Amino acid sequence: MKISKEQVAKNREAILEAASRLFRERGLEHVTVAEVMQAAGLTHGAFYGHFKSKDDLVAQAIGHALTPTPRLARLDTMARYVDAYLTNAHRDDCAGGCPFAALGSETVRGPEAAREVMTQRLRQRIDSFAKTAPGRTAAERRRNAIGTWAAMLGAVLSARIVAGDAEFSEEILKETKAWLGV
Amino acid sequence: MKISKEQVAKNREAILEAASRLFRERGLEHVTVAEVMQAAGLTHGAFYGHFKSKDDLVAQAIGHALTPTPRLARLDTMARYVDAYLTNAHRDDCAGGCPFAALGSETVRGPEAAREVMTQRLRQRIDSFAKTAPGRTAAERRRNAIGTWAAMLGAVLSARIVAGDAEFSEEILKETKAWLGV
DNA sequence: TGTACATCAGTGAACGCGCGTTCACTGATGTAC
DNA sequence: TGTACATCAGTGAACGCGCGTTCACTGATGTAC
Repeated sequence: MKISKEQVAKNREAILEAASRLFRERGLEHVTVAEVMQAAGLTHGAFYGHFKSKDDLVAQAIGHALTPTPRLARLDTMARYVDAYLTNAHRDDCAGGCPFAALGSETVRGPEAAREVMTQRLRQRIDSFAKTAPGRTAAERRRNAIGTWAAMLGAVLSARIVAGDAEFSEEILKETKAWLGV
Repeated sequence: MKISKEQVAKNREAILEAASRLFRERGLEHVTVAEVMQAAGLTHGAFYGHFKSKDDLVAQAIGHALTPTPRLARLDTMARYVDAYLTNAHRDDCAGGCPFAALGSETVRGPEAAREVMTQRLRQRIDSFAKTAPGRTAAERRRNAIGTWAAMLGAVLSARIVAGDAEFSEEILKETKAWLGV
């Protein structure tokens, strides 16, 4: 059956939303096209009307996950961002959390389009951090932004890898936060 | 044909070595059992004489990759480790580089045995860094070790993701190194 | 405004390939005498 | 020390399942008159 244009747009959005959560939760390779479509309330056959291939979906879903949300907009200084990033809640919420932490090592060999969108978004994020990072000169603030970002990402990734050792995992997040002076 | 015990041990070692490099280079899901066996100079049928399953291989190959080597033993202070870690050479050598950076996000959902071995090795690494990290008290040195480790890992991962933008990628490594004061 | 028809998003069966895993067989090793 | 036999690591064909992708078909939408 044909569907209204409005509904088509809603369906596409639902696919991207479902995919972006599923990919972050389970990794690019452990999520099937059929699962994504089912989560979006459709059948797998409709997929290729919306996307060229699974790789195409991966790139667009990552772009979708990196689209600023109202929730994120409230974290308008680097310090606030760090404070929310280095938490047990974020560590335990892969599906709704940072795509760099959830999919970092996979996207290194992922579709080129995905790496491009991540590169662009990371540039924006560093630029934005550099505005509110401490430092007397612009260069100092930018250096601070880059180092702080690297520590945030590495800490959440490490905390997830060692999640089986709850104490160590929490120590990594807490000590990194304290070390960053937030 | 039966094979000498010595040769069996060599073959097992060759499989682990090939697997540990291939997994880091291409990711756990993009390497097949047959490829690993071919790289080790054997046929795929022999695989199950050495390992219980592909997951078993993954865990053991990661353990193998995290086994201290003479080359690493020379990096006997945290500062030396950081200096070698945050380089273009390391960024471009996934296959021979740090398994946390190469496989971090994949191992979060990987076989439990793999996460266990990574947890144990990361604990050792932090303990070891804490010995030569700057700081007046043991707690300060440990905090420094954790923060520095997180920044190293996050910087190499970020630099790899944005490798298409060579300038930005190098900036991340250089600025993180400078920021860490190494 | 109402009617007839073309369009096209979605359905679900089917295809085909790749990969993890199994298994009957081979023949060199290592042991028993 | 030499011979006969049991062992078992490795071989390569085959299996079976899952998943990405295709396609003929359906029927509601939206357009032409």
